[in-house]
Amino acid sequence: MSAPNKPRLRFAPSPTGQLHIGGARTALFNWAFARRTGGAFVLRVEDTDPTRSKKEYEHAILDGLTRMGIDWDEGPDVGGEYGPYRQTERFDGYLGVAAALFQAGYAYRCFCPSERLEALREAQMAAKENPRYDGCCKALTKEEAQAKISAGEEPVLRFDVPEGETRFTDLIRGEVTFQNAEVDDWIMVRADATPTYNFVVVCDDSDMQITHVLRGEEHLTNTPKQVLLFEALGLDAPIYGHLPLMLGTDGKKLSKRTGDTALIDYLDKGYPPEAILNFLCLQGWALDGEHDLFGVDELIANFEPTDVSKGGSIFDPEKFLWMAGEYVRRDTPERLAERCTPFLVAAGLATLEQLDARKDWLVRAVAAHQERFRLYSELPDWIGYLFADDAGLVWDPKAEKGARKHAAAPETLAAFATWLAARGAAGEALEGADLAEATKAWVAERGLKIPGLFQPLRCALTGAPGGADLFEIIGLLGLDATLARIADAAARLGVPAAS
RNA sequence: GGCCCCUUCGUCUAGUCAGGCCUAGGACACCAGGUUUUCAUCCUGGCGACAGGGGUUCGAAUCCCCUAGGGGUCACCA
Repeated sequence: MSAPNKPRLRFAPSPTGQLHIGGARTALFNWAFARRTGGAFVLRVEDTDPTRSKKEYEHAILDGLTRMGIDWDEGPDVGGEYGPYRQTERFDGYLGVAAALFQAGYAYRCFCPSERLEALREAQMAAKENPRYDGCCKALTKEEAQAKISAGEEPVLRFDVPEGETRFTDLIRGEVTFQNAEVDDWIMVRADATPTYNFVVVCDDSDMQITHVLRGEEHLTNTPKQVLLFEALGLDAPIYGHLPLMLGTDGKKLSKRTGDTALIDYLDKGYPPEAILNFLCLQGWALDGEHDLFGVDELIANFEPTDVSKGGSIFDPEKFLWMAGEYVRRDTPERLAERCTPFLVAAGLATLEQLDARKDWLVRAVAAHQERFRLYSELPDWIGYLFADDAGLVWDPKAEKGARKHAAAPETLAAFATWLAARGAAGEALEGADLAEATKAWVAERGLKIPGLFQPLRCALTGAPGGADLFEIIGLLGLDATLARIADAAARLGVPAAS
């Protein structure tokens, strides 16, 4: 399957929640590197925590990746030669390794109850020492341990961290060194015989022949534990690269406090997936420093882990929104209409069937407003007037105020309606540039100023202070609705404002 | 607090590894103009940074040291 010497990357989420936006970036970078090098991208589900892992989250995460266009060569759903890809399905293997490590003296049993550990930790904290296991059970003889087991005590298995120091070369940070004395004798297998994260990660990265691990910086302090375990197993550790954290506007690790953290939230808000991908790239990586807008092809062609910056990046919602708008403007009206349709339906403007029945019209409506919205979810607000009743259209106060600035508005509107109707009867253009030209000429003939007609007209047709080209709007509305709205507005403007 | 990591405009970043091309470039945001029937788009211009201090060097954003600041991590979570 995979050729030797080809990198093997992985993304290993734990299904304890929605796919985090930071996790999405981690997946993206791993994926990009695998794709650039012709290597493999593996998806592995780290579900060793039975209390927090949920099947639905696994689905959500896979779905999120798929919606972003990130695919994987091996994973729980597609299988692969190194499967299974769910850690709960690999327990037997881990326990075998644990037993071997124990036999070889790299690990020892610990019978200390949680209460003792907690008390120890508190005492150490109080004494301003670093909380860590004191090695109490390390000195137990085989007989003593056996006796405790016979008495029904259930031990955990701790890794026996050796003396010395552990160093590794991080793709992003360079040489990183930890004193082993700083590394706790961490637990590999819990009292209930389930293996822990740091242990299974090593087993899996080894079994799955993972060559490069790009992960968040929060894992940096886990790395010496894992490297030491690889050494105990007589294996080479993969090459690590710790990505800088994505920070909230408060400068701390991105959390719900300062905004949405789940990929799905952004998808649900109608950020174009391409914009999300592009924006994620910019958190810690740059194509060339000159171009901010680029697609996955360019990411794949150029991504190099060593180019990733070291410092954390504050997630800027403003720039993200701008980028979303860029992608909306660059899309084709056809595809945009398609992507916006669910949001129009959700906003209650029309049913899916109704929209499907006049697709061409919808595409025109979208095109007329394309440079005005940034998120798919913003479109309903922009084109809601197209779906409203002709009589009693809700007017934005600003729009009404603008319309009322012109004392002759009711008469002007009425005259315009008459003219427009005649034009329609004569079979002349009722939309676009032709109508715009003719209208301007009409305005000039009557000695009016452009705003004198346009402001009341816009209010009459849309009720909004701003929006698409008036003549596109007339075209979208059609003659009947246009005339109906003008008549309604002329009447409403003929009497003083309610408030 | 210990350990580890980090530090270029308010924000994302280019430049740092191979010191001079940097009077530090681009983008978002902001400000000021322009285009436009409105809003938006678009165009032009402006504002704005090498955390501080020592070295090394003819020359440092780039190399070294110190200080300060920020972050991460210290679970029978991952």
